[in-house]
Amino acid sequence: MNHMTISKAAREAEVGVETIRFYERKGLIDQPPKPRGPGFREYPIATVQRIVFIRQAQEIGFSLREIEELLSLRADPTADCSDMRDRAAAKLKEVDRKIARLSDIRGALKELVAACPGRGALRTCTILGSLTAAQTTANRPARTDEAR
Amino acid sequence: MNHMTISKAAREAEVGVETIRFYERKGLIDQPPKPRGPGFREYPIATVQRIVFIRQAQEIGFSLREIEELLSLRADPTADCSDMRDRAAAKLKEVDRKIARLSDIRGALKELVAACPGRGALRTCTILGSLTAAQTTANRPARTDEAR
DNA sequence: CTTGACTCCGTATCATGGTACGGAAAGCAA
DNA sequence: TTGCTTTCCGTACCATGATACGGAGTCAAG
Repeated sequence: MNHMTISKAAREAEVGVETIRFYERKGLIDQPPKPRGPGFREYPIATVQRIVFIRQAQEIGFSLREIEELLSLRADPTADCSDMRDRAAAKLKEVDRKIARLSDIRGALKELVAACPGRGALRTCTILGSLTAAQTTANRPARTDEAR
Repeated sequence: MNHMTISKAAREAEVGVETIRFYERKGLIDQPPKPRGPGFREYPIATVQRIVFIRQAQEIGFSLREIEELLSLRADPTADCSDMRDRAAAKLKEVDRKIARLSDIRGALKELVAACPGRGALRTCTILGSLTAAQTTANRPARTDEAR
């Protein structure tokens, strides 16, 4: 069963039918051809995977335009791929920045949880407090200890 | 100089003046009071830092509503903070999911770049190819090559 | 004391990413 | 074949997150 109707594909990808059509209009996914004979369009699993990718990429802050760029990156061994390499490298940098931001927030959340149970009354008590404290300790050399 | 006009604050935070006002209306940042005497509202650096945080959190896929939740998490040592802990833990899980997704995409981008220069003609040539290959090899034990 | 830049505030408009709606045609089941 | 569901397609509408606009007031320089 690697072909399905649009509603089955939508269920698989956990989106609405309308969302699939919207992505088709946007050119993010291919609209399968109408069958020559009778019947409805048949959606391959590859399309479902593509939709899932789109949703996951959205969750981490890529716009549909950026996602299209990501999806259009392809290593064609017969072509000069320096252009693709550059674009991929740029995306990679962006991804690394996102990971860095997430790691910062992750640290701040952990500190927040740790600061909670009475212990550590002197510690920062908000995310922003934790983040800016981390920044200033990063810029100034000393003060490594941090009440624990 | 830890107070500034709105346009200075906007420059510092690298947003438009209108964006600051928009965040004020939304309640994401406090609008500083009008001075009793003459003059304009004065924005503290803390507000600038808050705005910068908002923008960074947006880049990694948090909505303004979610950002407000993040910013409102505070470890109050005098209160029962089990509620805050729960919310922080939920956010932490979400952050970890985001990091995992980004790591996947990061790996796929790296593979794409590596597949480029003629070498590795047998390797996957798109992000989606790389990701789904990674998935299937994770689920199924063998089959690293992929007939093509 | 005028000129130019900025503030303040309300309202309008915009782009993005969907979601809903309505009607015709196709499929499927009793 | 009657009736229900789904497809298909176009258009309309919606929420979010800004961005622009208009007009009155403020400020600082020359």
